[in-house]
Amino acid sequence: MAKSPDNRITNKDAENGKKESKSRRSVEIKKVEDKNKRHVTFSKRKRGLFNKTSELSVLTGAETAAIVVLNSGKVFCFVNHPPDAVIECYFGHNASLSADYEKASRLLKEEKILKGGKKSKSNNNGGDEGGCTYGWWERPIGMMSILEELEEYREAMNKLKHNVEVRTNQLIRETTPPDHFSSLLSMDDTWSPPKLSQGQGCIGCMGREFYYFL
Amino acid sequence: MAKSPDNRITNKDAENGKKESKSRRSVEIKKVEDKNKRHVTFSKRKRGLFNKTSELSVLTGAETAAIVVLNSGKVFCFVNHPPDAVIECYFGHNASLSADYEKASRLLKEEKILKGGKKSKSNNNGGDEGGCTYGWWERPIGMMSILEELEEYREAMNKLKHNVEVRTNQLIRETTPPDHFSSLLSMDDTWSPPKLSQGQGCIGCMGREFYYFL
DNA sequence: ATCGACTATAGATAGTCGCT
DNA sequence: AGCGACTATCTATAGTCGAT
Repeated sequence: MAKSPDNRITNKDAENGKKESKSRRSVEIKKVEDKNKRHVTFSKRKRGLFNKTSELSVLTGAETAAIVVLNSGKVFCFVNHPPDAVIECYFGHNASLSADYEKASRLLKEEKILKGGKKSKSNNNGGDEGGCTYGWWERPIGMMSILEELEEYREAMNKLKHNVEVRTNQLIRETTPPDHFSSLLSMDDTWSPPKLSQGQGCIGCMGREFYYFL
Repeated sequence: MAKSPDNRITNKDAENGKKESKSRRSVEIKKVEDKNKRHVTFSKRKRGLFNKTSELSVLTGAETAAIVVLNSGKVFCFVNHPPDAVIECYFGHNASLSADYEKASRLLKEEKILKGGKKSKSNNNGGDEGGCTYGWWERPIGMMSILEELEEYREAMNKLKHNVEVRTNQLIRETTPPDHFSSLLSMDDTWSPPKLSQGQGCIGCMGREFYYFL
């Protein structure tokens, strides 16, 4: 459809006869049964939650983390200061993953070159005011994205060491999301953490996303 | 990254004269230097964060957790389904705490009787409108409150087994806050988790609050 | 299907005051 | 010093449409 320059007026505003507005109504906190809507709600609210988590840390100086675990086993997590020790610990204990890491890391570099040249749809992504500027924690888990996260994180941390802590959030917010990336993974992708016996607890960290299992 | 930067606006601050209201202004995300204000911000935003964490879980069915660690070592955490195994694991490994648990648990029962007789203003439980109904995760860590949390949690879980999952949040929101309790502890109370050697990670859980240290 | 963008509104919260 | 309540705002997000 040809997009009208100005004509973005909602055609349905005349129907005031409706009970209320068609937008957000009183949000009843109960499980969303519709699978589609649930996924949308999940994405939106996860984003909001991680945003809040980040803001609390920046504002008060506390370390914060938020973890979200789907039934499928997929885990999203946001940590303010992912400890490198945990990353190394994890890879040190998992030879196969360690090998995958190196392999994928090489692939990642190649893909980064492609991405740089590809430059997909790039209409104005700016204006983080109303626009959806996705933070780096947005992107869901996946082998490739994890590795990219990790490398980008290392770069970011190097910068941060030379800047004030206050700038952290700005950097985060201004990071441009590789938008073709966010569609690589769906909510139903299953990535299960290794199993532990009952009573054991473990926490793992990959880049800025970590997983936990109890 | 940085595609078509010409179109970016990025004027979140809108320095062109901030709105002159005396209430909430455009919230700049940077560390609050004033200690008093920082504490207030911390309390309010922690509350909001835990609320969001709970809502995400109820709405989407995912398990969620949020962790906040102060520099003092004090840890606040919200978990949707704190695994009992971790609680028992923790107490099992700490004889002194285990003893304290029993002792304090006895005291707790006495205190509960007092509370029941006092019956402060909180009778109007139904109306969550406008009023600040504090969730059970509101109350900060402290030996007594921890134990109360734990016992209330056990009761709540028993109920939940006979109800739909949807009701969880309602129960949470309708839990009457013991308001004299919330002033028992200050943010500066230091409660440090046991130390681990470098590279070790651990996660502990008490009631609905758990701590982690890496 | 999934996601981005938009809009209107419900909800979160920075200041402030008043108690404790 | 900390918390509760209030209020004026700002922000998050449910619903919707449209593009991929």
